[in-house]
Amino acid sequence: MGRGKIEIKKIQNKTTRQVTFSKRRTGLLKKTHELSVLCEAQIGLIIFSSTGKLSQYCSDSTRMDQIIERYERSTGKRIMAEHDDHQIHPRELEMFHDMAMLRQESLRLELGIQRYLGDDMKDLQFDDLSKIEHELEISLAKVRNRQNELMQQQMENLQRKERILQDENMNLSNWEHKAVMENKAVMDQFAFFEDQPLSRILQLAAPVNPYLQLGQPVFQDYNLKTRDLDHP
Amino acid sequence: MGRGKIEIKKIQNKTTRQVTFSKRRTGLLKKTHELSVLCEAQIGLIIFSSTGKLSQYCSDSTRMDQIIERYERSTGKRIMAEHDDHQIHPRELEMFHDMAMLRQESLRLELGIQRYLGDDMKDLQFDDLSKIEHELEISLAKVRNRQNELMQQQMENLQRKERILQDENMNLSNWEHKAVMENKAVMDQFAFFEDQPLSRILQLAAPVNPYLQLGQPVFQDYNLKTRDLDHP
DNA sequence: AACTATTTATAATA
DNA sequence: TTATTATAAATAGTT
Repeated sequence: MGRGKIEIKKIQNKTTRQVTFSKRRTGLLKKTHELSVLCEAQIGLIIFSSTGKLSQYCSDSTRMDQIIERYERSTGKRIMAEHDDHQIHPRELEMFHDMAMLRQESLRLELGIQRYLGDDMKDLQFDDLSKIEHELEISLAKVRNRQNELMQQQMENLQRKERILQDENMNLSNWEHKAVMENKAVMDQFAFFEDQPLSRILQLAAPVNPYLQLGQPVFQDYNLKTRDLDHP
Repeated sequence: MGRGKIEIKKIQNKTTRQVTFSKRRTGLLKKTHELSVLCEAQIGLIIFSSTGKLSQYCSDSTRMDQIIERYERSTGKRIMAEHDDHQIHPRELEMFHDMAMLRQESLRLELGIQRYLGDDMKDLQFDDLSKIEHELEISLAKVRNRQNELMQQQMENLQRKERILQDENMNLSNWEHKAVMENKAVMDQFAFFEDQPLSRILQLAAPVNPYLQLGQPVFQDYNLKTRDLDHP
């Protein structure tokens, strides 16, 4: 599935292993999601990298603990953690490891954020700066892109509303015409204006869901927790 | 990945769904195993088909319950199966607390960073976007400012070096002049050339920032990575 | 992080 | 289910 065939055994080169892990993990999560959706399977996937980092997947509309519970019911296994052993050794060691990872992660993130705030640039070389500059430009582009998307949506909404308004006006004109014909007072018409169409406009303008775009089918972002489901 | 492309949504035809489930489950188990072996990851996979049938995968040399336990520790859920409070209390409890804090911190930072990366914008309103845009612009300005500072420094360094070089040349010329005056052999001068000034020149020339060229004022394009734009 | 030459997975079909 | 095969997808090696 790549430039060459590989044996399925531990990859010795550390860098290669890390890269492969990253790529294949992505692929595995994707395939897991696809199976779950295509066939309505309830799936839980737990991955600990060799460095102890956790990744997980869990079918929509479920939580991992539900799946685990179902699993334990299915297999008849009790929760019981068998601690015939002394104490502390295996678990606590793992915990220390996990904590170290977490601390490191926090540090990394903190530094990262400072970079993006444009602070803490004392020890950066020109190359680094150029890189960050580029990333910021990309981020800006993304943000502006998103702004445009939102704008477009607003436009579409407005156009829809305009059409509705036109219809209203059409009806109104007819009504007005009749009214005049019937020699009704003008005030009546003003009253109508204030009551119906304006409130209708506001009603339509306010609560539009910004997450949705009309007529868009399915999302690629299976992995994002904020999914809204698409059942035809 | 087959005769035709398919959308990732529930397969309506029951038979097709069943067949696809079977095939893809096989594929998923295989890929899970491969990732586990290639990268020494500890993986647990639990699949319930729509008919309730359980399939599972679990890395070699582990059991699912171990993975589940580790998972629950990792996520801070179920602070280990209720111990009959044997011991473990003082230190371990503290550790759990710390880990919870760290996790929260990581999450907070991660979210923050995503904003600055321009990801995770689904739930942002236009106003938020404008704010972020503005912040990004400020960050960009800071970064560019810092770039300019660096440039200026480099310039000054260069100018200093240039001056030194000129002095050298001056001395050299004098020396040469004298040499000629004294009717020294031409070869001697070559020897001198090779020994002193050239090595000195190289010494001075080497660590110069490659983005700069001698004596040129300032270029707009010192860094061709997409810098065009908007700012006069 | 991209790219791309290959290998794999699998959708349609029988 | 099983086998086949044309195509879509994943990814190993490379840059």
